[in-house]
Amino acid sequence: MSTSARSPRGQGHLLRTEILETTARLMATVDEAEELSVRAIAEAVGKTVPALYQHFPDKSSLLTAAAEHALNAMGETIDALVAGETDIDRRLRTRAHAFVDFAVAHPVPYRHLFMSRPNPKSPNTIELMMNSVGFSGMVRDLAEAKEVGLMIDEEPTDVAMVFWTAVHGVASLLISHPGLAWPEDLLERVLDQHAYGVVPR
Amino acid sequence: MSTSARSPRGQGHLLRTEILETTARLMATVDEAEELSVRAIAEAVGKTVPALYQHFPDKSSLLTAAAEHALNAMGETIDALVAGETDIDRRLRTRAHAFVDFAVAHPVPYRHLFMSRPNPKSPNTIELMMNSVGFSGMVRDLAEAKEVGLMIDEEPTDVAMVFWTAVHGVASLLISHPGLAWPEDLLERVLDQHAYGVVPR
DNA sequence: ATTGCTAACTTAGCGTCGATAACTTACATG
DNA sequence: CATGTAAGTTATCGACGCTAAGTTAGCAAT
Repeated sequence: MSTSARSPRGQGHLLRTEILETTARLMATVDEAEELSVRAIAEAVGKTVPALYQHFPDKSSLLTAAAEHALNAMGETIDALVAGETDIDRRLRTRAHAFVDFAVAHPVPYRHLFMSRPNPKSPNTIELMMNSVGFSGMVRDLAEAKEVGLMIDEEPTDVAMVFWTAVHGVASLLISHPGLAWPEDLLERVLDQHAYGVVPR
Repeated sequence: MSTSARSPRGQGHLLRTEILETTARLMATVDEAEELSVRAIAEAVGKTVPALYQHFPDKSSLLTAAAEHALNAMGETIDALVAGETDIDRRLRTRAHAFVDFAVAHPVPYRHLFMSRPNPKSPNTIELMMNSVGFSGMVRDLAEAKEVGLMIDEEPTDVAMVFWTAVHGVASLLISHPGLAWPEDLLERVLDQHAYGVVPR
C-alpha cells in the first residue's frame, strides 16, 4: 500500500481536511454517496482505512461532513446573489432557484444531506441547512414582506418552512427522477402557486 | 439450512408471491429497506438465496416490487375515502392527507419508492404512483374545479404535478426528519398556501 | 416401468464491504 | 538519550450481494 508521508506531530488534523476535500471531490464521480467505499477514499487520500476512522466515527459521518462543504459553498453563493437584489419577491425567488440549482448540480451531497436517514452521530442536517443556506435571511425577507403588506398575517418562520418544504419537494423530485416530463419551469409554478394560490382572485 | 418444501412443477411463481409478502412484512421491522439483507429475506421465506434470484434480477428490484404492494393498498384507501366526498376542495385535501399519512405510516417503502435513486431494472416509480395513487382522479378533480370557477385557468395536469410536488415535500421531510419542530399542521398550511397564496387578496 | 428432460431448487464460494484490535514508527520533550 | 504518545499500518473479522455449478423432484414419452 503506497501511503503518503505522515503529518508532523500535532498536525494530524491536517489529514481531516484532506480527507474531506478528497471525499467531496470523489462525490462528483459517483451516483450516490454510499457508493463510495471507505477503502476507495483512503486510497485516494493516500492513507489506510483505520487512519480515516481516527477522524470520523463512521462512514456516514464522513460523508455528511464532506457534503457540508458543498452546502456551505451554496450558502455563500445565495448570499452573494441576494445581496444585489432589492425587490423582495425577486430576492425570495432567487433563493429558491439557487437552492434547486445547487441540488441539481450536486445531487450526491444533496441526497445524502436531505434525503437520507439522519445519522444520530452526525449533526442534524436540517438545522445545518437553516444555519448555512440563508434560512434566516429568508425569514427576514418574509418579515419585511409582511411589514410592507406584501404578505398575509402569518408567522414568517412558519411561512418560510412551508416555502422551503415545497422547494425541497421540487429539488427532491428533479434529483430522484430526472428525465421525467415535469412541467417546464416547475419551480416557477410552485413559487407562483405559493404567492397567489390557485383559487381565482 | 432448513428450507421449506419445493413448489409443485409449474407452480414456481407461487414462491414469488411469498417472497413479496414476506419482504413487505420484514420492511416494517427495519428503518431502511436496504438494511434488509437478501440472506435474511431468504431465511424468513424458508428458501436459499439463489432461489430468490430466480424471481428478481437484484435486491433493489425485489424491494421495489415489495414496496409496490403497500403503495397499491394506499391507492385503494384513497379511492375509498374520496368516494364519499362531494366537495372538491375537501376531496383534494383528503387525497393529500391520505398520501402523507401513508408515507409517515410506511416510511420504508415510501423512501424506497420515492426518495431513492431509481433502479433502471425496475419500473419507474413516479409513473407507478400516477397510476396507482389516484393521480388521474386528482387531475379530474382539478379539471372540475376549473370548470366551476374554483381554479384559475391552468392545465389541471400541471397544477396536479405542482400540487403533488409540495405534498411529496411534506412527506419527505416528515420522514427524513421526524421529531423536528415543523409547524403544527404543516400540510394544511401547504395546502392553504397553494389554494390562496401568501400575497394578500 | 423406465428413461429423459427440465423446473425448482441447494451447495459452495468469490470478491467486497465497514469496522476494529493490536502492533509499529517517528518525533517533540524532559 | 530515553520515553511517551501522536500518527499512523497490518491483519483480520463477520456480513454482504451475487453466481457458477451441482442436485433433486416430478411430469411426459416410450
